[in-house]
This record gives sequence, structure tokens and C-alpha cells, in this order.
Amino acid sequence: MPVPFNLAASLDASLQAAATAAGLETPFAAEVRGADPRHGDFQANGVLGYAKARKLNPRTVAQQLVAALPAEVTAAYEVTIAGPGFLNFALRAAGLLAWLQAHARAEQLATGAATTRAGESWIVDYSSPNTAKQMHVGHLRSAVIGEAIARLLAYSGAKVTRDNHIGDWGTQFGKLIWAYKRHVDTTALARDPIEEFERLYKLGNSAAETDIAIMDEARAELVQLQTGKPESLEVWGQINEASLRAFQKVYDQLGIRFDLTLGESFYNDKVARIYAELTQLGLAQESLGALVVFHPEHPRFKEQPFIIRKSDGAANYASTDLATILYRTEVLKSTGMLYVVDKRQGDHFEQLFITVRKWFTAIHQPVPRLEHVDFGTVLGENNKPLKTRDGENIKLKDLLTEACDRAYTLVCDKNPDLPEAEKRAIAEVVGIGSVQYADLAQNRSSDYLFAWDRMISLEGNTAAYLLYAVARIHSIFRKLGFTPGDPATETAASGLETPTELALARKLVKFPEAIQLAASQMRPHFLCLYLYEVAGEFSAFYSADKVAVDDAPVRARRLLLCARTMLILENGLQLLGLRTLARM
RNA sequence: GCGAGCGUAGCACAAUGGAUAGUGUAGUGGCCUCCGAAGCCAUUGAUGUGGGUUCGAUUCCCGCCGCUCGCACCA
Repeated sequence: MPVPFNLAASLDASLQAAATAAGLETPFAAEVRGADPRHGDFQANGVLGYAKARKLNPRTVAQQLVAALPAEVTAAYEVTIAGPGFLNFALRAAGLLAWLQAHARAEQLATGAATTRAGESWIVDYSSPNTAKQMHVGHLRSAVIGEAIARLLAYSGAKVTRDNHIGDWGTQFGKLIWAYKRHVDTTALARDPIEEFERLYKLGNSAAETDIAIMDEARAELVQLQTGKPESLEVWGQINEASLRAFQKVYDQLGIRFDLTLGESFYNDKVARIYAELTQLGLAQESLGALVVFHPEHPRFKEQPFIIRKSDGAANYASTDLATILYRTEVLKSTGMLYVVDKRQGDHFEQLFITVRKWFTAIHQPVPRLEHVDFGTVLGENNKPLKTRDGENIKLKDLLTEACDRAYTLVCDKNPDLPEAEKRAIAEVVGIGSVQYADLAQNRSSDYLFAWDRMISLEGNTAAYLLYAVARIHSIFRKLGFTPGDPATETAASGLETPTELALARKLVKFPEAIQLAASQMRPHFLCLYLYEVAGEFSAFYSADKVAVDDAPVRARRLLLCARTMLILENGLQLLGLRTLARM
């Protein structure tokens, strides 16, 4: 009989069937969940609520249910009733080994995972920086979390389209083009265009702030751009091209590749229809010269406007976001969109989504699933948003470079004899991975304290700890001359015995639940925590149980544990967007 | 002012209404003639406050205190 991929889900189904067989009333929810290891591997708490609602003795109900369990469940698990009516399930050693034998390769895990969200389709909207400026630390979380979520959803079987909704059409261009025309330094532009554009933008911005006449000239530049004056479009095109090249360097480091890069300019000619439709439907109205949407039934948005066209007639991000949803629905046939955006923009998305629901309902357009996947702010050690000492935003490029430099120092310290090129390569993986992992390892909703020392210190729940575990396993196979996952070796494995072998195995078989939990809540930290626990169990196993023993069946089963640990750690880290190493 | 979110050990973080609230760091005490000590083992220490719902509350509801964020043309 085949070994189920997701043991908890399978157990839940068995219990559901047993409930029917035992004559329990519907609805009965088994409520299977992972258990504290002291109680077993899984627990089912559903009996408590069921018995309570019907004034039954929960332990009696539990006994009825256990009596109706199919043979394969009682064969795989030791089942006990505990406390007021908890059902505890502890996998027998043979069941653990069977699962590990059945899931020996990445494809087998992938196949198992891909059923969860088969048939779903999502556009993931993340990163989305503004052109003409460099990406800074504020862009980190959206990129890192967005990528991890995209990978998790795709792994779970969903069709995922990654869309980088860049800000390439904002008011910044008026000031920038104004400054470009008067102050461009062509040699600087040739050397590093993005630096020069940034300098020009700052120059234009401060000039406009101090002089109203300049502000008006900048506005005029913007109008010329928006009305399609070729000379303006030429400069604008240059800016975007240079920006995208700079972005791509960062994306390459972070392992990000987009399917679509449809920025605000793409929707420029699509906003007029929005104004017309929303006005015609009575959703939008003029207010103080702007076109706005109010939601009378909403306590806040009955008075807080959703501005879809500014009083100067220009579009803003509400206009383009509306046009974007329409385009994705009508043209891309999208049924679900995720916005991986800072939680401070919560009101915007709430207003956007409410507006779309009313609008689409009125025009008989299917309403897509829309979700704001929010995240907290990156804070510095002073608990304020992270900045450089002189109050500037930290460039993402510089931040990643510093991460690699710090990792390099560490590699040289720990492993000085490696060839220089390899030390650099390791530092890159460890440095970038540490930044990604630190961001992913905590609940995305909370603000996140950026601290170099903790991030790359290699102790605790860090990328380096996990990468180290992977590297050690590679080292074992190198040293002993075995191939990870080789069936010829693994068929000789004897049953798991020692407490550390069993603890590791019990953790490994819960990979499916960890993926499922992280993907369903779109919270990668659940996967991080799981991987950290795997690495911890492995380290304990590694120091307690020697792999290189003469007893061949014992050695085989320990090699099998090493191979599966490696497989799951590497798979998991990959899902988070990290690279792994065979040596570090 | 209105609204949203957050208060868990010295610090940083977990806990899908379940059993004795977990982990890291810092502190203390052990473990390298032994597969990578970037490691392992042991140990000290916490739910802001007052109520409520529940068989069971860090989790859900209400009050208070404290912090953060958002609230008309930036995104």
C-alpha cells in the first residue's frame, strides 16, 4: 500500500471515515494537528468539542472512534486516548522508515506537494520599485517575501505569475527631467546612469521645493511627458532602461525572475476608461477638483476618499491599480492576485478592493480573489525605520554587498584554507542567504529589527546554521564515499532505534505539513521554523549517533537519515529562495 | 480626533482555542586522541493590566495603560 505524502491530512481523512463508521453524527471535525513530541506525532482534538456539544462523555466517544479505526492506521500508529479526550497518534518506527523510503528524491516530494493547490492560479505582485531611484532597504521585504510566497504556491501546485508592477510613471519624472535638461553630467551618466539620475532627481526635488517657479516648470515637464512629447519620452526611456538593469542585478542576487514587468506606464492609456465607468456607475464623484470614490456604508471610507484622479487631472496609483486589476481580469484571465506590500498601505488596498468588488459586480465581471499580503517595517537598532547614519535610505545594493563582506570575513576565519574563489562564492551564498532568511524567519506582519550581528552570527535560527547542517551532511558523504539517496545502500537499512534517530525521523516526515501551513497562510516563517528544527534534530543526531560505523545495516539507516535531512533542508531552503552549499 | 496594529524572560523572536507557554542570544556548568566545535548536552529566567466567553485563552470579546502606523491629491 502506498505511503501517503501528507500524513496529517491522510490521518484526518481516516478519522473522518472512522467517525462515519462509528455512527457519529455529522458534522464531525477530527481536527488533526501536529502534537508536542511528548504526546506523539499527531493529535486529534475534535472529540472534545463534539462530545461537549452533545453532552456526551468525550472519552467514550474517543473509544468508539478508536475502535472504528481502519487497520492501516493502527498498524502505522500507536493510538492512545489521553486527558479529557485527546487522541494521540505516535508513528511506529516502521512507519517512519517507510515514509522516508518512499520519499527519497526531490521529485517525489514535489509530486506529493503539488496536489494541495492544483487548479489555483495567482498573480503575485511584488518588489515593484520606482524607476529613477535605486532600490533601498524598504524594497527588501517585498522582494524576499514575495519570491518565497511565489515559490511556495507554485510548489503547492498553483499556477503562479510573477508581476513586477514598477513605478515608472510617477510625478518624480517632472522634476527629474527638469534637472536632466539643465544639469546632466554626461560623463557621470555614462559611468553609472542610475547614480546620476538619482543625483538629478534630488537636485530637481530640492530646487522645486525652494522655488515655486521651478515647481511649475517641473509640472510642465510632467505634462509634456504625459502628452507624449518625443524628447521627453526619450529621456524617460533612458531612465527606465538604466533602472531595470540595476534592478536586475539585485534580482539576480536574490534569485528573483519575473514573468511580467508591467509598470504604471503600461496602464497609462487604460485609466480613462476607469474614470468613465466609475463615474457612470455613480461610484466616483468630483470632490475638491479630484475624482474620488467614497464608500458610504463604511465607517471610515464614507469620509476618507479613494482618490482615483488628482485635481490636476493626472492619474495616481489608485487609477493604475484599478486599471491593472481590470487588465489582469479581462486580458490575463486572472482569478486571484496577491499584493506583497507594506502594511502601511492597508487602507489603500482595502479601498481598492472594495471599489473593485462594487465595480465588477455592476459590470458583471467575475470578481477575482484579491489579497493584500502585508508586512511590517524594517527597523534599525534604535527602533526607527532603518536608515544610514545621516538619515539616508540604505541602498539595497550596498546592503547586500556588506552582507557578503561580513560573510567573507567569517568564512576566512572559520575555513581559511579554502581557495580564494571558493571563499568568495561561499560568502555570497551565506551573505545573501542570511539577509533573506532573517527577513523570512519571522512573522511577516511584525516589524522587523535589522541587526547584522544576529543575522550572520551563525548561531540560532539563521541561514548559516541551516547551511552549515547541509554542508556537514555533504561532508559525510564525501568522506565515506557514498551517494546520497542511493537505493543500493538504503535497502540495507535496519529499523530506527536510538532516540535521536527517531526524533530526527519524526521531524522529517512533517515536511508536508510545514509546506502546507506556510503556503496556506502565506507565511514563510512556518517553513523557516520547521527547517531550523530539522537542522537542530540533525545536529543532535549527528553528535549522538556515529554514521561511520562498521555495522552495515546501522550505517545504511543513518546514511538514509542524512540523505533525507539534506534533501529536505535543500528543498526547503530553495523554496525560500536561498542557495545551498556543499562546503562552507 | 477617528481608525488599524502591537505589548510574551535583559535582548531578539515562536506558539493553526488544547496538555507543564517553546527557541535563540546573553549568564552558569559540562563535551573535541571520535564522520566539520559555524556544533552538542544541562541549567537560570516571561504572557502589560482588569474583567468576560469556554471543559480549556498568549490566542476570541470588552475596559484601561503603553508603543507604532495610517487618515485629500507621493507610492
